[in-house]
Amino acid sequence: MSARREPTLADVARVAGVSLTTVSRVLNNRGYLSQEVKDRVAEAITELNYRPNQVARALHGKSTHTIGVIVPTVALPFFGEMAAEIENALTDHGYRILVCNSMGRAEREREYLDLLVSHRVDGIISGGHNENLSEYGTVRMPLVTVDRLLSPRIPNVCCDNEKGGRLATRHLRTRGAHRPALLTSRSGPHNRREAGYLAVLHDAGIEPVVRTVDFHTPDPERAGLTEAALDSMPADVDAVFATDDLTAAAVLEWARARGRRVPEDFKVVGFDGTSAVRRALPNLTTIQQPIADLAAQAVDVLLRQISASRESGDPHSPEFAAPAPLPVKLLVGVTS
Amino acid sequence: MSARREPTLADVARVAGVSLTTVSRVLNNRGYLSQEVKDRVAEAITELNYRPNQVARALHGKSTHTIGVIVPTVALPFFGEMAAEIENALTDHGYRILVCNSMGRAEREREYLDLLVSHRVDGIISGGHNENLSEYGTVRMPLVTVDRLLSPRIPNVCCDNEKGGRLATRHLRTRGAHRPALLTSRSGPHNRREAGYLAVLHDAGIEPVVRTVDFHTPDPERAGLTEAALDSMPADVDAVFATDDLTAAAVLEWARARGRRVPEDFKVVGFDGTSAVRRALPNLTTIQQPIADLAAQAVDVLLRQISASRESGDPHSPEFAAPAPLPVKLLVGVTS
DNA sequence: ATGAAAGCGCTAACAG
DNA sequence: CTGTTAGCGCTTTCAT
Repeated sequence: MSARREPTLADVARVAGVSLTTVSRVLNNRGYLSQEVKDRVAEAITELNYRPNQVARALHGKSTHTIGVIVPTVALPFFGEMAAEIENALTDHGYRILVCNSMGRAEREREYLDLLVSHRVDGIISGGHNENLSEYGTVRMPLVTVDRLLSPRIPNVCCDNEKGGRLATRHLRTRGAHRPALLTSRSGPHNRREAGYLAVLHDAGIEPVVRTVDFHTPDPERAGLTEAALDSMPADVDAVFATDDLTAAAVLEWARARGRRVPEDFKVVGFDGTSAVRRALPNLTTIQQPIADLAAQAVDVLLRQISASRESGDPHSPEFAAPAPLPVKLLVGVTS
Repeated sequence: MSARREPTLADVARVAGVSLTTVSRVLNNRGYLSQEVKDRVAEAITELNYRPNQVARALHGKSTHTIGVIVPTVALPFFGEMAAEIENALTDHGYRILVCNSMGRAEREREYLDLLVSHRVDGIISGGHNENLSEYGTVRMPLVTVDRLLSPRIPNVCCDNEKGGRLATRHLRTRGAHRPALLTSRSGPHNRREAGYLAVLHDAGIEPVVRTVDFHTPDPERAGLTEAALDSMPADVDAVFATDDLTAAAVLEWARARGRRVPEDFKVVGFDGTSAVRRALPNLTTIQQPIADLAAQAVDVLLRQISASRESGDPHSPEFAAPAPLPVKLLVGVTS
């Protein structure tokens, strides 16, 4: 008796003594129904504890009300918070999220992309760093990226990374650093945080020092590589701008181990300002990304694409061009 | 042309010059097919870039290959890592996850439960703290909880919280603490970490000091409440066992602000040992939960329920009784 | 070894 | 206002 299948529209119709269509109508509140029928149906629904089968609804070609969210991994606070905020923003519009952790592996991401299409999600929000996956070019589906330039045709929501880089670097200089170094994930022209750092150093006539530890370095190797990167810096480097907070934490630890006092002898600024890391390290100075706003904007652009594609057809029209970068904020730690 | 609908089985059949059934057969590798037909169909599939519509497949009553994961929020490192590990374990079995952040609100959790049933997920993994939601009693679907006792009939996967509480408290005593206090989320008999703490203090003949700051306290109020809780402790308290790492971080901050040196004047132990917090605070001593193992076990028990319910009917048979708690590990910070 | 036809649960014309 | 009738894309008897 416990394994009896879920009740269907037909069951409700039978109990209420009306037709399938009528039940469907009261469910979707479409057309004119007599109050009496409405009541009878409502009664039958509660009696049977009926819940419309969304799968069947989706099959009809309507919509699955599901959005795929691809991130490196929700285990990282930044992406965890991003996913939570996206889910939050989407909930208000009746959507849910299918979370896909690519773990930085292109193959896995490719599989997920396929899977999301197979599941007929209504759209995709893809975050993570700028690995290029050609498959995205094939996706004919509402698609928005977060902090990830895939192609000029795909809207990308991001914060003002370059400004953040400048704010961070200037802050270090203001606090007396003579030669701040940059510790980032991947160096190159697409790295706007690096661009901001370089711009400030250039203006000040200081020779930049850039070190990298790849974003997807597994935890075990990470500590060693970070240490090595820091140890390889010229001796006159007296500050580090780390392009994410967790890396900044590693710099803090390195400084402690090397007997450099922070912030007296050595200064550090991070990036992201996630709520989790703020709780763990309230004194870390950092550039805070407006995560909730990023999520809201991504959702907004995506939903716009979705409704446009329902009408006209092509979701990738130029009207969804990349919106302006969202402002970042310098958060100064009390003691560092 | 870009908005042309996704190809269907019928399209493939037409191109390959065979019937629907045949295509379905080669897709599912069922029955005897001539090699020639197999090849022709495979060709048509790649030519059309066909991807089976999972929604239609699911409608047939098979399986959505989707598992609902309910957690307070993936924004918290513990639940983010848990979700990522669950997804990881599930991927190997061809399942994906629908993530639901209840945000600690019963109403939202109720809605999600409904939604998951509507979506015909194949099972649910529910984590979070022991708020009791009667709705879970109604769920006739494979269901496993993680660190959350819902009912004796619902298998619960957890780590050895009580042992963790004892390890933490004993560690503080060993390091010279005279009167360790407990800072936790909710006090009561179900709180096994607290039970471990109380047991050790009882054996040592020390009067316990328990303070609470609710798990779902919003960030803005949290700092103040935590401070107040700590300030309200008797003066002879010289150590705190915080039942999660982020709270432990707040204790560290409080100690610093009060001029107490850690670990010389004041000692702290946390709980969870997430990778994110370990990176942020490598020196924090903590009790590490085996998150990957918890996830793997939850998935294991759930999949067992799923295959059992496919055969016999009732997923909630006693054979899925709660497995033994998983071992925890004391991680000693270098400098604290 | 392959095909025809009947659904899965629901929505949406089209009648009445 | 309400019911009849086709499908949505796929799987699965049952024929051939």
